[in-house]
Amino acid sequence: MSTRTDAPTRREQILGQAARLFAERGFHGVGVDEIGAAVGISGPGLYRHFAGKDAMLAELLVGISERLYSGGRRCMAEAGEAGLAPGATLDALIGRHIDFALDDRALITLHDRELDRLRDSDRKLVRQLQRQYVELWVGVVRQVHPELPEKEARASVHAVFGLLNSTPHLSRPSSLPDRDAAAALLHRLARGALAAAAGGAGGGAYGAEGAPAGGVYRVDGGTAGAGPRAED
Amino acid sequence: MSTRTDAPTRREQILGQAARLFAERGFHGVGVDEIGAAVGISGPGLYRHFAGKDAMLAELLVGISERLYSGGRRCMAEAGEAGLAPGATLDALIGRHIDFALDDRALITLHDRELDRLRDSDRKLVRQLQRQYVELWVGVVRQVHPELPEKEARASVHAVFGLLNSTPHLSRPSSLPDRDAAAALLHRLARGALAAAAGGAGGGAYGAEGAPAGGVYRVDGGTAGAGPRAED
DNA sequence: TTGCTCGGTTAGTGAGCGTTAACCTCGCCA
DNA sequence: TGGCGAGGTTAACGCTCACTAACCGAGCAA
Repeated sequence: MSTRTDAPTRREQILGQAARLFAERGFHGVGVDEIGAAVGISGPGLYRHFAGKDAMLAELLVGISERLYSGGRRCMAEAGEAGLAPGATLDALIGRHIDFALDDRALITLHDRELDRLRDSDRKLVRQLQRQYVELWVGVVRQVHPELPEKEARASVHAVFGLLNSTPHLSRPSSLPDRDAAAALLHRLARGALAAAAGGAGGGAYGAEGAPAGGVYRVDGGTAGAGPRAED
Repeated sequence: MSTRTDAPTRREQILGQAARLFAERGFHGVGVDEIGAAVGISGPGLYRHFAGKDAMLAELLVGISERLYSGGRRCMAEAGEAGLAPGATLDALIGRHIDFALDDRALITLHDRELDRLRDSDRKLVRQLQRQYVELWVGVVRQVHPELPEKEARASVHAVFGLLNSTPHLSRPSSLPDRDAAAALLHRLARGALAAAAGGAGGGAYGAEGAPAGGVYRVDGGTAGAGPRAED
């Protein structure tokens, strides 16, 4: 466990501030001058450290994806060595993800918000890492809940990520006492969700809820009279 | 229960396509020419219908917020008339939200992604509607789980929104059989999460998870040094 | 017919912004 | 001392893009 104490390099300062700004106002909403100002240099000085604005985003997203995945793998490895039960391994995975979500909120936000601003190759890389990370979870979840079919397990894992990554939204002041309480609550929520997913898999009592609530700007179906580009 | 069958007006077509495009590539990532092309007119023709690009986003976000809130209120009212138990009322709320999430995915995405591109007054309005909607949920959740403290209930509701709104991410092909199955699964996940939040509130077995996992570009605290992929 | 509104069109403008060019100044090594 | 690379600076360029100006044709009422 090497928690670094030495000062961050210029590159790291820049990436940190860029992550914060991108998360706050979106990739396109932030100018290079602003990023520069945030670290005390101005505008084009950034180009001594990065090939361009895109390169910063790419490095951020690839970085967080790699860390999530490798963190997950390490969890699994340690759990294997320690001979932990599947349930405990899942707890470790959840705890690790919560640490990411709470400590690197800005990156988590970016991670599922600006992915499509990347060059094709980088996007592919990030997507692949994401997929591998998801499959890690799916494997453990299905050990804990063997009765849960694979597709449902995968969808549930995505949903739980949505749950855990919601921390940016509850960042409002005075929301929860402290970090540990927030982590514990998120942990319970995640475990409970997964257990329930497995629990009632027989199909069921729900699903017959309220009528489709006729939408105003229905979009996804696409059909409608709505003009050109019929196919794609 | 007015499921509209008549053709959408021009304004509605535009809003629908704008929502889709904004959700796909972000507000700044879409040009007015593109929105126009999507409805068969080109570029500045849009200004016959809207004051500007910002106005479209504002109308979309205020609209979805209003619909979410009023849909929630209607649920509560109907549940009250029918004399439903709190649990059933909560199920109705969840079902309604899932309908929104599944049918108006693009708007749900926008809703928590582009909020800060709004003029102050519009943003305030949207935030207020969001808050009221959350409080609706908090009230019902605390009727179902009286032992859950208010702050934890509120945080849990936010987290459950994150869970339910994760549908855009699992949109990938072949993820789940059909809409009803997805809705049922999301429903179980949400109920399970809330039940678990209430269940172990005493603080507990969790929380002692893996060490803080020193972050790379630590941002939020502002202080701290962070290392580039230090360990591994 | 005349004339007015509604909803389009194309051309142009002006601002913002990413990026590059040219220059400057340290600290360091031979 | 001389050179040189690392890391800044300011000025300027060029492109994108929201928005405006000016014009136009269909429908329609008087």
